Amino acid sequence: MPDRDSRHPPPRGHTRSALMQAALALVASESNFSALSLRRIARQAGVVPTAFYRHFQDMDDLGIALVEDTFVELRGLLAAVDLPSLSIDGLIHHGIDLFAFHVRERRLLFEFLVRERYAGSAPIRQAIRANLQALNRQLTHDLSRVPAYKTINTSDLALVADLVVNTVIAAAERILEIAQRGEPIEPVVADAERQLRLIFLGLSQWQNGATPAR
Amino acid sequence: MPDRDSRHPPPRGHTRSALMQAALALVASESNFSALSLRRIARQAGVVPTAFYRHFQDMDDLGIALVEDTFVELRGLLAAVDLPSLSIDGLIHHGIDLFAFHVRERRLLFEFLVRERYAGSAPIRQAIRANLQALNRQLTHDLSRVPAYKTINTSDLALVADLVVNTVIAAAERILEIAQRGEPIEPVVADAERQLRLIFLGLSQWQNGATPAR
DNA sequence: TGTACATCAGTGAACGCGCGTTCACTGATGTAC
DNA sequence: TGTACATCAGTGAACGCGCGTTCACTGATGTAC
Repeated sequence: MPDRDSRHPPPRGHTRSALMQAALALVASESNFSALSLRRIARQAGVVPTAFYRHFQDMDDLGIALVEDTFVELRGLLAAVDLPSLSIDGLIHHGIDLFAFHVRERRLLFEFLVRERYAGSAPIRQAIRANLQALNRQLTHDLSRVPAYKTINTSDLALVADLVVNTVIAAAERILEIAQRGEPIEPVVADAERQLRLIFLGLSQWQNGATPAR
Repeated sequence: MPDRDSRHPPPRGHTRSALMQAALALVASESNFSALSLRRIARQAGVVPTAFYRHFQDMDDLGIALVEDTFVELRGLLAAVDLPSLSIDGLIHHGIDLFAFHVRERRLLFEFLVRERYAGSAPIRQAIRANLQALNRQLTHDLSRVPAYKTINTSDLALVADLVVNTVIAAAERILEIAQRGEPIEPVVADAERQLRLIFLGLSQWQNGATPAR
């Protein structure tokens, strides 16, 4: 009898994560987090509306928990890409591939990130901004350890990190969009790779804040 | 008696644009379009809720009208920047300055664009995407007429146009954010200018889809 | 190992409120002759 | 220029609905001894 376990109550932390999953699923299938209602999230999670308050103060509280989840994922990704031995081009190729894989693997989290980055409530936007800044610092630091970039200002490297992050997030948005239509994502991934290569090509010619003489 | 005119009824198209202005003001002061209600927009516009239906079928209809307004502005801006005689660096410097000016001048429209680009309802996102694609085509065409880029693939130029558009929109977001806090925008504008110069520096080294040999 | 008790996690009824939309209405504006 | 009439643009009452939040409740889980 396979559903014998169903007589056990669900484990302790279950409802909290069911609420978070429900919110992610609704954000992805509709348009954005602030358009959701607490009651619909509870309904989707199979729980009574008041159960929500056992785990979150309000919707913003839930939203911020989702932001943190998203960035746990992104930090893990960045750490996995940061293999010091590869060439820049190899790193870009390997990194964007791995990124594209994760985007589909954890689709709902990336959908949430893309949608809320600019349109979330003030606390959610703030949480995303702070996490992106930390990601930028990490990436800037990684760049500063590449021998070829040793002579370049940290502030210029931070601008490059910013370009990279924005380019990669824009790619995530396109990947999600065309994957949803069932079309192949390879062209989008290849385009993002070329954009990153162009950025790093520019960086290899860059001389501390001033374009070199022509 | 200065308010003698107030005895005249407002001119014919008045309510329609009052509704659009009200929606923009609410999007900018709160967080996003889909969180607004028809009734609040009508209230802000000083009009009864049912008057809304004299001008728009529903909220999406209003949203799409706002998208079109935004891109009328952006197209005018692109046409003004497209002076063929300047150097690339001059064009970037002049262009980003003009852009920053317009962003503050038409603050609410840009706020709307940034917020709805990824988080709007499907029809609004679609309208923004279509307009951005048209902008990209225009920019790609402009790039293809620059003598130095004559030998570069159109598809590569389109990727550069995409980088430029994304970089400039990201700058708009930061400009709006720090201008709202009353801080000076010059550093943000200077950063955006450096990012664009790095992109074009990369482009000047680019050879049809392949990075040059090292 | 057993018992007493506190905490935790989910329930279900109830509340007042703002919402989108409908409808019949009214007066002002524009058009035909 | 004047008159008759159609269209346009805004009104105000009314509807049923889903919302966030409160409250007292219940049974299961964890803790102290």
